[in-house]
Formats: sequence, C-alpha cells, structure tokens
Amino acid sequence: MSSASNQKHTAILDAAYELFGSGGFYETKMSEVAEQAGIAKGTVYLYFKSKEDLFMAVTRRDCEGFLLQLQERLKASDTLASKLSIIAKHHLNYYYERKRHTKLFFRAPNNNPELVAYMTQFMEQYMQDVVKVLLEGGASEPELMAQSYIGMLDRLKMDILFDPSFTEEDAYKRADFAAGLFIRGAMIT
Amino acid sequence: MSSASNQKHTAILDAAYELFGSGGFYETKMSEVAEQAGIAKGTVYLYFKSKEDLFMAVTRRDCEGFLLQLQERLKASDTLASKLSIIAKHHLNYYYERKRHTKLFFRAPNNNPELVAYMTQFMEQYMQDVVKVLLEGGASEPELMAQSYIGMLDRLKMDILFDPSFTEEDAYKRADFAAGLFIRGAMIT
Amino acid sequence: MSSASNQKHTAILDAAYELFGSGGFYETKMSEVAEQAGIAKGTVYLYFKSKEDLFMAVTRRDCEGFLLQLQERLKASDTLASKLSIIAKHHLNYYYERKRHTKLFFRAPNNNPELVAYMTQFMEQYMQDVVKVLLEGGASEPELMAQSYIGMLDRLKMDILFDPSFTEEDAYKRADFAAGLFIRGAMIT
Amino acid sequence: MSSASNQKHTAILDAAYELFGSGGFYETKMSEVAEQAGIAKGTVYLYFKSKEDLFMAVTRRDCEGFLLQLQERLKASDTLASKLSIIAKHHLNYYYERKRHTKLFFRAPNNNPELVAYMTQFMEQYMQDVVKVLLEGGASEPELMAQSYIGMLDRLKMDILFDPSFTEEDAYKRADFAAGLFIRGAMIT
DNA sequence: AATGAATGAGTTTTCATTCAT
DNA sequence: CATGAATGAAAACTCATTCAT
Repeated sequence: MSSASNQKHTAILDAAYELFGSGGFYETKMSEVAEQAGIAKGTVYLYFKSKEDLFMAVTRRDCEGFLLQLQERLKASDTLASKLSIIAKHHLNYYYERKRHTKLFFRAPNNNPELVAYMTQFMEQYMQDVVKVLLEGGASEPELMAQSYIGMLDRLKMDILFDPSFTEEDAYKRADFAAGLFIRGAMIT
Repeated sequence: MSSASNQKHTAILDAAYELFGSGGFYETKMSEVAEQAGIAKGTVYLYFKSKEDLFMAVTRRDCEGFLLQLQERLKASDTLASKLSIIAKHHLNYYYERKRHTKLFFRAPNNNPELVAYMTQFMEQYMQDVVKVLLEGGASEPELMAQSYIGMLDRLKMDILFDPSFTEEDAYKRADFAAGLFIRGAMIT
Repeated sequence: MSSASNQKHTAILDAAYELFGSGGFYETKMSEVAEQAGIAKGTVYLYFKSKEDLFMAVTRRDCEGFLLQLQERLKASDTLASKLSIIAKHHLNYYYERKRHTKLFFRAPNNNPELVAYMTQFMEQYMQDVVKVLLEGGASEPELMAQSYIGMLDRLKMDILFDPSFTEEDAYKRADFAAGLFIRGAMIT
Repeated sequence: MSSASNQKHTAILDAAYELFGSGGFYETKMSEVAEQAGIAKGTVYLYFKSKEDLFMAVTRRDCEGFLLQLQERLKASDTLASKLSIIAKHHLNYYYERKRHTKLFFRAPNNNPELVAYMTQFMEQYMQDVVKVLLEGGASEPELMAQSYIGMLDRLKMDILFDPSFTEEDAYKRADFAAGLFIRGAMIT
C-alpha cells in the first residue's frame, strides 16, 4: 500500500509541478493534472484536498529540495569566497534547471495566507543559511548583506529564465561575477 | 470629449490600480472596478477593451511614472556615488509608497505575452538607466553590474512590503547600505 | 425596468414552481429552470442568489397565497359551522389544484434552517387562523383543536394527491365529512 | 453465514437509521454509514445494493415495527374507546421515541417509485388496522374516519418533533385529547 | 466475505463581456 | 457616450459505486 500510494502521490506532484510550472496556477486545471498523472480526476482529491493544497505541496517539495541541496553543497567547501561562489552557483543553477517551470515562482494562487507564510519562512531560512556563511567571514549587518546577495543573484537569474539561448556555462560565469562583485564591490570611483 | 473622457479614463485607472494592487488581478472583478470608479460596468469597456488590457494600462502608467521620476531625480545630482544613492532611494521609496498595493507586482494575469513583453522592456529600460550611470563611472560589465544593483535593491524592498512597522527612515538607511555595499563590496576576508 | 424585471422574476418563479413541484428540489437543475423560464442560466442568479433561495421564494409565494385566500374566503361566511366548512374546502381544494406539484411539499432542500423557520411560522399562522374561528365558537383548548382539525384535513388530502381519479367533487365531499366529524365526533359507542 | 452475516446486516441498518434519521437521505454518505457500522465501505454493498435500497430497508424495518407493536398493544384491550386511546398513545409515543430521527420521515430520496409504493402500502395497512377497530364500533365511512383520526394524531405529533421541551407525559395527554375529540367531537355550537 | 483505492459523471455558481436602449 | 440586464462558458469538487486483491 504505502509504496503504491507513494507512487501515485509522487506522480501527482510531478504532474502538478510540470503544469503549474509551465502554465501557472490559475491556468492549470485539476483534470489536466489528473490526466498528466495518468489517473482519474477524483483520485487527485484522495491525495490532496484542494487545488491550493496541491500547489502548496508542489512548492514545499521544491523549496525544501533547494535548501537541502544548498546545505549539502556548502559542506563541501571551506573558505568564505568559495562558499559565496557555491551559493551563487547553486542559486543560478537551480533556476537554470527550472527554465521551463518559471510560472511556479511568479504565478501562485493569490491571497493564500498559508502559501504566503510558507514562502516567507522559506526566504527567512535561505537568508539565514547565507547569514551563517557571512558571519564566519565576520560581516557586519549580515542580514542586510545576505538579502543583498540573494537579491543580486535573483535578478541575475532573470536572463536565464527569459533568454532561451542562455547556457549552463553562462550561468556559472554569472555566478562568479556575482560573488566577485559582492566581495570586492564595483570598484568604481 | 477630451476632458470629460480623460477624467473617466483616469478614474478607471485609479480604481483599477487600487483594486488590482490590493486584491490582485484574479480577485478583482470588473464590476468592482466600475463601482469604485463611480461608473457603470459597460462603460469600462468603452475605455479598455478587456480586463487584461486594463491591467496592462495600470501597469504601464505605474512603470512609466517610475522611470520618469527616476530620470528627474538623477538630473539633480552629479557624482556617481550620489547617483547610485538616488537610484537606491528612489527604488525603495517607490515601494514604500506602494506598501498597500503589492499585489500589482506579484499577482499579474498569467500567460499574457503582451504583459510579459512590456515588463521585459521596462526592466531593460530601468537597467539601461542604471547602466548609463555606471558607464560614467567607467564600470566594466555595466549590464551585469546594473542588474546586480537592481537585484539588491529589489530584495531589500521585501521587508518594506512585508513588515508593516517599516518606516520611511528605515527605507533610506537601507538605500545607503545598498549603495555602499555595491561600491565597496562586503569587505570581508 | 420594474415591470420587465418583475416579468422575469415571475417567469422564474413560475418555472421553478412547475419543476420543483413536479420533480422535487434535488432533481431539478437550475439550467432546467432557466430553460423553462426562457432565459439564460446566469440570469436566474440575477434574481435569486442560489437554488435554495429560489426554492424559498417559491414556497413563500405559495404559502402566502394559501393564507390570503383562506382569510378572503372566511370573510364571506358567518356561522362557525360554515367557517369550518370553508377551512376544509379551502384546504382540500388547495391541494386539489396542486395535484401535479406535490413534490413541493414533500421534497424540500434538507437542513435549510431558513426554510424550516419559514414553514414553522407558516404552520403557526395557519393554526392561529383556525384558532380564531374556534374561539368564536367558544372552544376550549383551541390550539389543540385547531391542530387536530388541520391534521384531519391534511391526511384526507392524501388521496387527492395519490389517487389520479379523484375529482373536485370528491374533494368537497371530504371537506364536509371532515367538518361534520370535527363538530360532532365519530358518534360511536 | 447466517449469524455473522445477520450481525453485520443489522449493524448497517442501525447505522443507517441513525444517520438517515438525524441527517436526512441526501446528507448522509455511504462512507459515513460504513464507518458508523464499523465496516468498510464496499461491505455495505454486499448487503444492500444501493443507497436507496438501504433507505428502503431502514424505512421498512421501522414501519413494520410500528405496525407490529400497534397490533400487539391492541390485543391487550377490548372496548372501542380504549382501543382508540391505545392507537393515539402508540402513534404519539412512537414519534416521541424518534424525536432525534425525524429526518427519516421528512427527507426521503425523491422520485423513488418503490419507496412511494411502500409508504402507500404502509399507510393503507395502518389505516386498515384502525378501520378494523372502528368497524367493531359500527362506524359508518370507516376509512374516512380512520384517515381523519390518523391525521389528527399526525399533526399533534408535530409539536413533539419540534418542541424539545415536550415530555412523554405531554404526549399521553395529547393522545387522550385526540381520542376524546374524535369520539365526541369539538362540541361547540 | 471483506476491503478501500480508484473512478468519473454530474451540477452549481461566477463573472468577463456584449448590446439594446 | 453611458448604461446595466442578459449571457453562457468554464471548472472545482463530491460521492455512489466498482472491483482487484
């Protein structure tokens, strides 16, 4: 049971990730999710109690993966510079891999307090992970620093999402640029 | 026509800005916009051909105001550092003033190519304005620099939007922090 | 407006009366009501906010007619006996005229407190009308008397509803029987 | 089979009686019946072929009990007056005991010919039982008499069902009132 | 006999948009 | 230009019933 059950649970999440990600929350129909998952409409409701609930689950799985992977990768390095580089690469690489599922980030169900709360908490967690790195480097105002760094990365990811010709290579270059800029500043005048 | 017509046009835009901004695109009904504007439902369609069209117009007006105001403010200063400071202050102040209308930025109609195109072009224009400032300072890779700066600011704005106790004062402090970080870097290690 | 509006309002009530009455609440679809009324589905909702609301309105109109007509008819008579006869004839005649719409009484939406409240109040009003008549005749325990009389009539109506060969003539005979029985008793042993 | 099977059969009927009675046919879910009966959903269908079938069975069991008990009680008395009293007490007491399960009588599945047929037959049987008593007293028009008496009782039961403060004592008083009224009439004017 | 996961038909309601006045 | 009554497409969700185990 638990295995079969899990299989279907996962199939639904995968289908929903695909459709929410490429089409957006409002544009995706539950019947499409069911079809994509290869099951009946009613079955989706055996695993998720509503469309919003399903969206939350998709988001949660994705965000948790993001944080887990980040922590995993950070372990592998030691210097501050390399850690900042890893953060940047992870951030950009993450979006690079999700080029085709951008709607997940931009087109969430509106006015869902639970989702807002989760995203807030996710952002906080992400920021704290960066803060920890910065503190080892003795940064002052580490929270603003962390926010700024994440912000830089977040904007740099945009081209990835919108420019189809963007390569993974390009993503890594951008990551290094961001790390450098953050550490040394623009060094102008 | 022109004056009375313009008055109504503006009233609709104001109403739509208010409602889209505080409730989101999908949650706002055309009938509510009409009511808020003090006119009949059908009349809205004399000025805007669809709900999406209206949203576009609201967005466009807001973004144009953003860019115009920025250019205006930049004229008043001369050094690179002060210009960067002005950009940051303008960015954060802009969102500070729109605390109550955040949905405009997060809850747009999905899958509207025209809107995506416009936002892309707006971002490009904003970036070019920053690029121009950076070029005067002799920056290399000015586009990436500009994106990064804008990204920093964009993330720092988040607290403004989510933290109700944020003051205008706080916004300005953040702006200076951002400008400083951008110019000198984190200066760690 | 008011006239046209009223026309449509009435058309919907008539259609709903017909369909709820012959098919029952749960079996009647709003789309059928609209079709029968010769309008579009959405239009029904301009006049009644929900299916239950519509059912309430149909019921209310019918019950009010019942009470008004009764009071009208009672005015035309003076002796107690004739008044009791009128009540009986009115009761049975009322159901005779609604032979084809019995579901209205048996198949209401379940668990609708508003409807239950209204029916309770209607029954109370009906009973009070009968009580008033009985009091003029100096009856003791007039409420129980009234309830009993109404009960007799209500049961006698059953054949009307279920026996298709029942004639209006038969209904009047039954009415006289009931009045006689009520006044003089079964007179057995 | 017989014992275990019967046990389950009975458990389902009990559960269904409870739920249909307190919630109504349409509001009760087969899954709830199964849960209340302590078995699996599919098992219900081994004993009853459909929800309507189950409702029929619940109704049938209840009505049969009603008639059996009535006949039992009638045996214990001999005079006409005492028999009429017993009928009244039985009728009112029956509903008194079912105060919490009134939906069974008011909220049946619509448009089920089998159920309508059964209820008709039940009413006929009940009436015939009363007719038999009346005939012994030499009544004329015994069927109309019987219907009327049952009708009186049926209406008097209403307060029992709706007035929570009603006591068993009150029920018996009402029974005597009804018997008296039926035999002697209202004795007014 | 018993289970409970899976099915999918079926209906209310909303709301952007139209168009006769 | 302005109105607002009328339209009807569109989708989430429920739940009786089935059937493989």
